[in-house]
Amino acid sequence: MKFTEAQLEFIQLWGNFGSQWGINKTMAQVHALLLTSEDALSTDDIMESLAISRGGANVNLRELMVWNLVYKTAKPGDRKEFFVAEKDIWEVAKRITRERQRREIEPLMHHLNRLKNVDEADPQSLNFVKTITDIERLVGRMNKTSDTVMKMEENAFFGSIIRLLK
Amino acid sequence: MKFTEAQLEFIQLWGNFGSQWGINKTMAQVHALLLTSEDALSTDDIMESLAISRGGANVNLRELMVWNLVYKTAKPGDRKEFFVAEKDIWEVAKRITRERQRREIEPLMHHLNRLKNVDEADPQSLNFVKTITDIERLVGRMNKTSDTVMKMEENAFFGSIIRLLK
DNA sequence: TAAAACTTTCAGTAATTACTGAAAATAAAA
DNA sequence: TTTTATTTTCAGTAATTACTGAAAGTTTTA
Repeated sequence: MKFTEAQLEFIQLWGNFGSQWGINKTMAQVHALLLTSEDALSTDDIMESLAISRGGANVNLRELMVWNLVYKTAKPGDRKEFFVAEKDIWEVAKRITRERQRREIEPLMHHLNRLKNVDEADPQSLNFVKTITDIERLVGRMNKTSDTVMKMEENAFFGSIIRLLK
Repeated sequence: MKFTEAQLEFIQLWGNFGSQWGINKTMAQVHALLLTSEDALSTDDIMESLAISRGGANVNLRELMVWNLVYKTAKPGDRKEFFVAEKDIWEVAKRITRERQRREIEPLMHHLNRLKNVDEADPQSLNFVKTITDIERLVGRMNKTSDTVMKMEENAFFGSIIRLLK
C-alpha cells in the first residue's frame, strides 16, 4: 500500500470516527492530515489535499488551535501561515479530554446539581433524585478516572501495577 | 421546582448531552424519560410525553433495546407493550461502553492495524506508522485501563492508592 | 500611502441525519 | 376466520449541521 493511499484512508477513518463521537468530521480530517504530515502545511495545501474551501479550512484550523491540537508556524521567506499538529498522542488525548471536560462535562454537572432541587413532596422525586445523584457520581468519577488513567499510564510504577490487573 | 418540570429539563439535558457524544438525541430523550419514570411506559405514553411520532418512538425504543438499556414488559389485561429502563447507572455505563466498543472501537482498531502495511520505502511512512501505532496503543490501553480503574475505584485498597495520585 | 498577499467572516446553500405519518405486517381476540 | 389492536416499515420531508465562495478585513511590502 502506497503512503498517499494509506494517508487518505486514515483521513477518512479518523473523520468518520470523529463524527461518531461528536467531533466535526472535517475538523477531524484536517487533524488527521496534519498528524500524518512531516512538514507544516499551508491553508492552500490543506484545501487541495482535502478538497475543501478556504472558509472551511480556515474555520477548522482555528478550531483545532482552540483545542490546542494544532499550532501556527512561519516559514522564512514565505508570507503564508503554516500549520503543524501536536504529534505526541498522549498530549492529543489529554487535550481533547480537557477541552470536552471544560465544554461539556462541567456544564452537565452544574445542571444536574441544580435538578436535585426538585420538590420532595412529589413521590416520584425520590427515584428522580437518586437517578440524578447516581449520574452525577458516575460522570464525576469517570472524569477523574480518565485523568487518573493518564497519569498512571505515564507513571512507570503504577503503569506496571495496572498491567498486572488487566 | 416541580417534578414534571425537573424531569422535562433532565430529558432536554440528556438529549443534548447525548447528541454531543454521537448518540441520537431522541434516543437519549426516550432513555431519559424512562430512567426517570417509576412505572413502565407504553409507546403512546412516550409519544405524548416527548411529542414525537409513533415511528420515531418505535425505532428509538428498539434501538435502546439493542443497546440493552431498555426492556419490554407486559401489563396483565393490556395488549400493549410497556417499556422500562435499566436503572443501575453503573450497568448503563458498562452497556454503553460495551456497545460502542463493539461498534466503533473494534472496527477502528482493525482498520488502523491494516494501515500499518504501508510501503516502507517511502520516507514519510516512518512517521505515519509511528502515529498509527501510537493511536492503536492509546485506544487499546484506554479501553482496558478505564475498565481496570473503574474496578479499582470500587476497591478500598486500590481506591485509596489511586486517590493519592489525584 | 497604496497595492499585494493573505486571513477571516458570514449569508446562502449543500449534505447529512433522523423524524413523520400512513400503509403494511403481525398478533390477539372474538 | 374475521375483526380489532398493536407494532413495524419506509418514502417523503423536516431539522440540523457545516461548507462554499466572495466580500470585507488585516498585515506586509514597496
